[in-house]
Amino acid sequence: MSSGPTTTTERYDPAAIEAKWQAVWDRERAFHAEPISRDGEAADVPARAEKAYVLEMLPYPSGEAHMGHVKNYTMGDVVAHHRRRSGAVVFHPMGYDAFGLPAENAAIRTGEPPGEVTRRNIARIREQLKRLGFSIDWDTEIATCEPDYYHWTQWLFLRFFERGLAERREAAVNWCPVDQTVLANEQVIDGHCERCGSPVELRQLAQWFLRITDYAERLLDDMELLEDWPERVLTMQRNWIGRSEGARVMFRTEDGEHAIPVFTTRPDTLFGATFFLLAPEHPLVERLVAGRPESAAVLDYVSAAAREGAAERGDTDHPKTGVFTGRYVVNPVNGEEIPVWVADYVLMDYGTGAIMAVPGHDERDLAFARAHGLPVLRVVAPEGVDAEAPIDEAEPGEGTLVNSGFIDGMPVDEAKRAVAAWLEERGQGEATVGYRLRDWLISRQRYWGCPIPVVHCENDCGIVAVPDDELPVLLPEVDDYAPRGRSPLAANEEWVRTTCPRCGGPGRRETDTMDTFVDSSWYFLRYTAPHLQAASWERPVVDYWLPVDQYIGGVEHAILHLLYARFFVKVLSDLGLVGFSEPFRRLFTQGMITAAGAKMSKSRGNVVAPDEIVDRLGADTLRLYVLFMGPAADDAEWSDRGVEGQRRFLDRVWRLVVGLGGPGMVERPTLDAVAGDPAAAALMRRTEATIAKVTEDIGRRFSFHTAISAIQELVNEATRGVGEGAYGGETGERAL
RNA sequence: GGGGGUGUGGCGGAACGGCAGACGCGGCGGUCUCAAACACCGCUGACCGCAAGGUCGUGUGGGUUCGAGUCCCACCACCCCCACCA
Repeated sequence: MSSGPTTTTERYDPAAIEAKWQAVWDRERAFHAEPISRDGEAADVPARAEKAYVLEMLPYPSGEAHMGHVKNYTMGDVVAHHRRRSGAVVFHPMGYDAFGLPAENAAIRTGEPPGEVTRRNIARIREQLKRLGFSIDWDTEIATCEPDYYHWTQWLFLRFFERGLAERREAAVNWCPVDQTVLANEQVIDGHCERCGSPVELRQLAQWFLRITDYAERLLDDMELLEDWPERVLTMQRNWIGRSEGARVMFRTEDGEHAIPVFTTRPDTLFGATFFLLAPEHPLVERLVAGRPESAAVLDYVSAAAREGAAERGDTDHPKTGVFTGRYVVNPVNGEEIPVWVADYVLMDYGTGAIMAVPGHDERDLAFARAHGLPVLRVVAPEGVDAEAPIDEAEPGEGTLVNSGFIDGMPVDEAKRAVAAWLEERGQGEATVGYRLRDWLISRQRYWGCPIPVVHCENDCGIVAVPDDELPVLLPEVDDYAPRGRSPLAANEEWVRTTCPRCGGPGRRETDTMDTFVDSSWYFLRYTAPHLQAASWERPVVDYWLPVDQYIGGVEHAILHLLYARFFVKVLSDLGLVGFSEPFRRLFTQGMITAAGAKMSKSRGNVVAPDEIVDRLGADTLRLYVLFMGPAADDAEWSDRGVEGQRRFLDRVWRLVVGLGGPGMVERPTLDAVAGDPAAAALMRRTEATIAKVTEDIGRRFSFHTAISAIQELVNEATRGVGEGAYGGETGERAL
């Protein structure tokens, strides 16, 4: 705020200064950067100008901007200013992640359409962001709930659909009984709905999935391409993808009719498999027991498992229950018949939904064997342990193979390879890689989301894409937004009933909407063409700006949003729609601002409203304080006294500058000019050192609080010297 | 159970192998005021000392180094992520 003409007043008056400059920035569109794609204009892409795409995660417009937003956007703003002053062309856009449950729940409570609630909230947040003085390019503003935007969300969905990367299939999915919708695996925390906390149920439903598992390997490998991401986030993504090497092994039923594959990370222990387990949801269960005396007991067990909550069933302490099917499968390596049980600790959506149980070397299998009187066999013996030594507790299996036919005496690693090769030769299995990552379940039975643009043909065409030239499929008007176990869209019969785009016969529109994480998986691309009607974006422009040079947001998105966005960009890259395969070159994850030791929330009553602080102390004070609170990556506790301390600092800066003759009056002196004045020369050296430190702290270290400290030291020193010295000068705090 | 991270004054934290505690909050003292609050100026790790000064000090125990808050090993405590994942 220290540049340009301004009235020199005796007291620092942030309200007047800030309002004045915000008006100037607005009038001059001060932070607009080209190129941006526009209809009917060829994009003019600079050949070589240094660019910086600085991006903060877009806000969800649930009500007001909160302190977390202030911290997030202040950091981004500092980086943006810093890059501008280092000579880069800076792109710093803003938008709103505007579909989703909170607006819809408000609509259900008040009857007001979610679009109106959302647009009002957006206007409110925009006003707050402007008051905070962020250097945002307001020309690029987007909201994911507007048809202009979701037109292209639908268009992108159809590109996935054409490639078989979006598919509707039946699966056991997580159902939230309160929100009355299915949830992505990533939105279930400890068996509870991430949003409302109610226990999640497993339901067998036909749902839309994006095949993110096809990209599991690349999502892992391409982490190499990321320049600077927090190790923590990379680790979290690695764990989430959960790559494990192992083998797929075929077990045939004793009558030879069915071949049931299993996945195991320990093919070397195959000779120790003494029984075989199916998940209750396994599609073969019903057929295997049909017409058998065990049938009733098995089907009872299956339906009991279905009624069980995911949290309960997922609990490690859950007893190892199960029921015998009366059937057997043949172990391919030794021809032995082993009994088939159904057990709810086997998960349908990991591996193949069936496992070979090796109780000698797996804790869970051993617990099951003990509970049901099944045999336990040692097949791995550590050094000095006898092959016949009894198993007391499941052993991880370091050592050499015993009781294991052709692999006897081999060390574990060699045995793994030998078994995989043996199986492969005989067509009964092969070495393979398993992932923990599940496909991304994107359908939601809720109103306020992007409609999935397909038609269910009532003749024989199946699921048919809505043609591109009929997009967007507009979200229909409905009377009742409340979820009733099916999408509220289904209630608008007039909208649902349509014609099949392929055969012209009767058809019904898909009534599920998309997970809002789909919307936010590509918004950073749309900023390059925010108003373009003819396309989602243009290759030259998107390739100029992307990848994002610095992305900043909350660590709570370490898996969900950041994994989905990486997946999206890889698909778009494969489709030739973009020329890069990672969206975010550098990532910074910020810590939370807490109050009274807890996350700020209305229900706790510990919210500190940014507006109040701006009213009382000014936007610059607030911005300074949120950065000064501590390392930006850490959580930090709000302190009213602390923020006042930053105001005192700005008062001191003001007095210093006014004392020197006011802003614009101070020239940066040359070395010659201070040659005869040791105090001034010392202060000047100090100033240069401060500039170097601030540059380093902001540019490389993301250490804003130490940058501010350095400036405070300088100001303290200059204040002490102002009586006799002639130098105050530029301190670098313009970047703040 | 697996993985990642963090331990420094009354508090937030600084110190990227070289004077530990910068900067800020709080506290104490002073100036201003009839007075208080605000503001401003100064002091503020602990212990001993009237002082000059000294001793101790970065979770615990070892090690490497001329030199360790920082590097290595073990332990203790706390935080985060994942977790019946075969």
